[in-house]
Amino acid sequence: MQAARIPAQSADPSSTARILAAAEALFGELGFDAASMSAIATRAGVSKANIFHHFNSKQALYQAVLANACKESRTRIERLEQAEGNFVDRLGHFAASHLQGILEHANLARLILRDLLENGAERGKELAEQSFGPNFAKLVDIIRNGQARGELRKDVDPAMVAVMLIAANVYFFEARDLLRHFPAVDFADDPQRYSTKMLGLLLGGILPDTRNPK
Amino acid sequence: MQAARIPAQSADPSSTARILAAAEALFGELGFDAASMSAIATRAGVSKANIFHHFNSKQALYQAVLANACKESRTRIERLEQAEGNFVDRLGHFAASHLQGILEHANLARLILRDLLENGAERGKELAEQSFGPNFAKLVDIIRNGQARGELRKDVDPAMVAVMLIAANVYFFEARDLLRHFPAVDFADDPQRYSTKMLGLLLGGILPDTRNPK
DNA sequence: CGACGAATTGACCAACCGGTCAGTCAGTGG
DNA sequence: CCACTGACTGACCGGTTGGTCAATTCGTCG
Repeated sequence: MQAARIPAQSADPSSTARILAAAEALFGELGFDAASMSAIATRAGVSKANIFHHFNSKQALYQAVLANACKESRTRIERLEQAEGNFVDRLGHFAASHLQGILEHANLARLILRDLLENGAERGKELAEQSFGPNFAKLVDIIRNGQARGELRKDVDPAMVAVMLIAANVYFFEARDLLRHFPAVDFADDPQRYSTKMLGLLLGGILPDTRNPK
Repeated sequence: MQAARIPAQSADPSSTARILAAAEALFGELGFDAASMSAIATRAGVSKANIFHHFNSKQALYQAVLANACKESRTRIERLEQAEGNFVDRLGHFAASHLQGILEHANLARLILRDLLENGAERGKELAEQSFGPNFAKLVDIIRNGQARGELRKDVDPAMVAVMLIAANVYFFEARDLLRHFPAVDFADDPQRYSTKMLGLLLGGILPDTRNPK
């Protein structure tokens, strides 16, 4: 009822939106091949042919989903770039939010990880330029900034710090089901504890230190 | 010719071995769904039906490949557990070898990563118990040992150190095609430099230190 | 040699895949 | 009122999939 001239995006999402949502869910859960167009159509509540009316091919639908995912991811991270406080607080905030974002949008994360795994070289460039590049650069800037203000060592590579931070979060996400079965691990089900420990380790290192004797 | 009673594993590998090799390659490159039995058969130089003679189903073949991969991975890592020297050397040696192993057996690594991504909970337990569990425990032991000998801080969680080390290596492998396009990154094509920087960061942390002023 | 089981094969199958197509229907502008 | 358009659908297509099966070859033992 109350027809909308503009594609509509309020109460009952447009077909296109429903298709995209269903596709994101199924691509994320099952992967590109295992998610059939029929399954996506059923989940979206439309006919399979209708999907081909809105998207030229399965590949096109997939790329639309991917673009959408990247956009969401980017805006989500941009929202927290302007944090306050000293360097340690800002980095901690970033790490925690980043991990939370991954865990909350697990399907999206799986989608991107899988895509990176399968379409390595080609897609890597796209992803880097589209969304991850700027975000990574911002993180590096934060770290460089902290370095310039003397809040952290100057002999570490900011890019390396950024990579380790992201690596720790991504790995936590994808290896969680593994970590749960390691007796020595007590943080598999506690992202906050993980984030805290990870940041502490990254900040202080593991060698003995004169700052905190014992 | 010179027939071997035992399944044979020397000159011309047995059909079973060739099938396993072909399957490992294709599963690793394309994933489970995209690697068809016909393609595997062609690559192995046997008929498709022959594969079903040796393995009950595609799933069974896949699990055989996975088990094989885990076994190789385990023996490969076990070989380097008895290293010498002080803690820093041992840890550095482990990190470098671990990364090298992943990069050299990319198909295997992709296979396991993909599997973990798709069959999360169920497979996580299997993988943890079959091969990664013991390896992880050994790494944790190395670190605990270093702690006991006072070569490193006692207020860090050994499991966390182990996770970060592995996370850094795994992430380097899977995000390499991304990192290559980040201007701030100068180690995307240089695993050794990456390994060195990573270890340095992990050891010393990023906060300013009285040990190395400036 | 003959026999017997394992290895191997091509022909074949139902099911499903991505994609097409002719056509129905609702809304809109003239 | 009609003409036109875009959203939408069920039926259908050729091709591929994982899997089956009867039949043949091969190696070995008696």
